[in-house]
Amino acid sequence: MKKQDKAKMYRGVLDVADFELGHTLGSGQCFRWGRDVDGWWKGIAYGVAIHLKQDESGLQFCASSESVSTYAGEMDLSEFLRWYLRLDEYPRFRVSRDDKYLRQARDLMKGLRFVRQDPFECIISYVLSVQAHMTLTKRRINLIARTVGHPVDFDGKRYWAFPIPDRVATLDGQFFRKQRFGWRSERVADSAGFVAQQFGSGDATLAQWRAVNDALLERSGSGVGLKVAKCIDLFSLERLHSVPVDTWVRKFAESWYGVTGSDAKICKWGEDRWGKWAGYCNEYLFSYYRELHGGTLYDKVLSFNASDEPSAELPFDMV
DNA sequence: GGCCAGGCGCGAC
DNA sequence: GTCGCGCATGGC
Repeated sequence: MKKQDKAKMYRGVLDVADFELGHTLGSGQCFRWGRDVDGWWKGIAYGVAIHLKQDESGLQFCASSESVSTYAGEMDLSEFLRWYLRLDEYPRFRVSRDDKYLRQARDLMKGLRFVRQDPFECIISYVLSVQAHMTLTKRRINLIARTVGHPVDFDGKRYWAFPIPDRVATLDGQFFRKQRFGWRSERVADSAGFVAQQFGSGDATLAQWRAVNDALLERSGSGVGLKVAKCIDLFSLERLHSVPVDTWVRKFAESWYGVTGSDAKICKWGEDRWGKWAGYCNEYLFSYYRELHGGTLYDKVLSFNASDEPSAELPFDMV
């Protein structure tokens, strides 16, 4: 990186409607964002460090680059942010009058959008997320980025771009064991290696990424089972009808809808019930249920946004 | 200090 | 196909 680029900062304001930044970035869908003490959300996506703040004027942004490269093409910064945050897509749908939980959940979580995450980063993130807390998963992803990613210095802080598959594939199960990733170690290594084998640079089309995710689900030892694959589908592969079933979804399915059984059965129930918007319906209910019944402050969305505390784990180092 | 975290994989049926 | 159990680790 050239010296003069380091100091550059690209700013602007975006018009937004029916959008809530805190619900979107604080919902737990993405791992490389955090709200700092100054109230700004700070993160790194597609190799660009970005700061965001929503107020009466709209969505304020500043970032380390004026153009961003994605699997959907090269975009200028504001175009990228509209795409990344789905600012022009509105999840509007009818909810039947007798589904009171979904009505309440939707009203509370309205404004949440599914972020278009980088597919490879999303795959590794969700393999790591299995049976681990958000903050621990964030820490582990940041560790991978600091180890084999490249630094992005911005606003007096050092962010780390998530590395391409070839780079992550240089780390083996032993390395991750040493880093105390536990039994996820060999699975992260396997998935990274599998992806690297096909597109080492991480350069692939959406259709190719979908094929990779489908293959990882079939592949034993990848760490990608039904839940993880559905998360990857929903959060990075445009499959917005996906319903990932975790422990919280199982709980609300049983106590609010009387639905029990295997994860596969609950998944199919949700996808059939809610159809095209199933991903959003499930996410609303998931967030609402967890808000009511569990977790710490950082795991909640509404309480967290109502407080002025910073996130537990921020995606940068002070330099 | 025990319980459980936004599960997966394997072996028994 | 599905049920039950082991799997590392850390937070609360």
